[in-house]
Amino acid sequence: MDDLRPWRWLIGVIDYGGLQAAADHFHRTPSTLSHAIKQLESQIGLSLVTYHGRRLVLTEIGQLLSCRMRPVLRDLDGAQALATQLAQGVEPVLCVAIDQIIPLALIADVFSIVAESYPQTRIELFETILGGGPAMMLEGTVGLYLGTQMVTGMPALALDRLRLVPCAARTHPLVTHAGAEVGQVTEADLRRYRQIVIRDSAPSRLANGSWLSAEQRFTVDHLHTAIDLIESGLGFAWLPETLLSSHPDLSILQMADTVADEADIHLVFDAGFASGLAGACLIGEIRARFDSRAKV
Amino acid sequence: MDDLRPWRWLIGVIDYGGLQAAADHFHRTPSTLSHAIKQLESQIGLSLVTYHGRRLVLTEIGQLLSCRMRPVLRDLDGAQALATQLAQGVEPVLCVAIDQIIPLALIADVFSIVAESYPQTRIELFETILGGGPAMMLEGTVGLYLGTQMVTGMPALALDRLRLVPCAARTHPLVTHAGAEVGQVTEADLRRYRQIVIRDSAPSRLANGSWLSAEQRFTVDHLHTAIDLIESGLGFAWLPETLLSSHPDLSILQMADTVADEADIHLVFDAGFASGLAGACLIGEIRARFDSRAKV
DNA sequence: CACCTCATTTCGATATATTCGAAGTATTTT
DNA sequence: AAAATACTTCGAATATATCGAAATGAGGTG
Repeated sequence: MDDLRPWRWLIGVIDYGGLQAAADHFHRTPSTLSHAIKQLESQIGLSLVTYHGRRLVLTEIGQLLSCRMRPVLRDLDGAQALATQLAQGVEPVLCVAIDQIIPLALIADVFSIVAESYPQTRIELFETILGGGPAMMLEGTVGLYLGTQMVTGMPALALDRLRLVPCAARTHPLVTHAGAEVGQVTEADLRRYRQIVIRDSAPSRLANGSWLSAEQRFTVDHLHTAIDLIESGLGFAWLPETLLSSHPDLSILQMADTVADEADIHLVFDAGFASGLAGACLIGEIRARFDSRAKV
Repeated sequence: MDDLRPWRWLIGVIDYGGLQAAADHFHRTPSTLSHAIKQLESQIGLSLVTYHGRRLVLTEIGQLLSCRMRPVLRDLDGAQALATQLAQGVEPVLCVAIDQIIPLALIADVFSIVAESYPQTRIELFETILGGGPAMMLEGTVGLYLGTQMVTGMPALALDRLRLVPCAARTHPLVTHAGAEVGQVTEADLRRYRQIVIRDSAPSRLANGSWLSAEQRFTVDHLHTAIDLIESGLGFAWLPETLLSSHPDLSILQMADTVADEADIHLVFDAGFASGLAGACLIGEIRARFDSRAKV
């Protein structure tokens, strides 16, 4: 009663256009399929197929029921695919934290590749700030972290260096006034203007670090909010140099003493994450992305 | 591979709280279920159950997969219910036409009763006007018609009489002026005001009939549109007397010569409609509704 | 700590169902 | 009219599903 093979075969006979063709596909003989279909008909007490010449076609009821059964079969196939994937060591869900300071463009296609190879794996991406990612690693919410920080007690892999440059809107006084033509903005100049800071996403930690030298601060939760504010001329901020190319309204502040913050991009993951197939694929693809960048 | 019984049994073991209990429910022995579950595990290469003390519980993967399988089983049950219903002669769809002039309140609960008894049957209700319903009967779009008209060549069952009375908004001149206190509205009075008419929903037919004595006409497509217009004082119309109770803003025009259009409510259905279980139920319920009204 | 009980598993026998190949039937093509 | 095609029926070999009985193992009990 719960065996769906007769339905699958019935639908196969229709789709492949004949008992013989379907039998080939299912590696059975035509008599097997014919018998199963007859049995199905007698079980439900309805005739599902009939002759159109010497060709087997669905009756009206057969059409109705096969249409109703198709989604059931599709859904079952999906569930079976999930089981197969799980059996091969593919994780059902991949939780990763990526600091917002990492330009997602660097690794955007990585996710498409993983999603294509492991369609049954759901990806949960947390866009963290500063200590937020490491905190999620420590509490086990995520199994992989990509950002500039280190995670205490976990080995980190340095992939690349990220240059953080001070920047502001083209219309901002730091660009238009303070020695714009000769690149003579000083740290003292910076202190006179409002700095946009992104709030640490770690549960309980006060903001700290080197970029707190400005007197006036404006703290937001998301990088994109910060960029919007900068573009509207509200203040300046230290942003990854690579981000500038996609935001033409932003201008690098030409510092007098060529100060640029540099930070390592660290990849941190736990053993469990690396042992799953999808996780290993994700790690491999991320590394490949940065290896190839190093070469170019 | 497509046999869902092992899944159903696995889920049953969890739901009923034990192998023995589930075995009773499925009319199998515990060993059968145990064997099937073991086989399922070895087929997909994953362990689905484990011990918690001497109680059988799902592993993490077992939980994931059984959650994924539950909707598949539910959907399959739905499809099988449809097959069972069809086998018993229940139609998958019931197409009926009811003239908008018939107050739906008279038979509203009929549809709930049919829908409850035959949940797999979809009901397609066409709200027709005048010749529209009979036309759909003749072209076979619907198998049942409820309205005041006859359908040529088909036996009609008279259920009740429908009194059509002229009515208008309480603020309409026909109510406030033309002999309001003694009920002395004449047909000549009617001709002087705008009548709201509902357009025949038959594909190609000019409006006709007795209610075309008014000079000014306003033709609309839906009864509810007509009522809205009448309530806003735009004109008068002939409406079923029973409809008035649910529209307190409407007032019956007290005619001088107590003219009231009366029409029979006819029930027409074809043999195919009556031979289906849901169709027969619908017919029976409609008749019961009018029989009981006659007694009261 | 030994014993008993309960729930599940394993095992072997039996009944049932599936599958195939061969022969049969109907329909279209040549 | 004969041949080819497409499906069905039939009987036998094979595979599987199911059961009951015995074994296992964990928890509670004296």
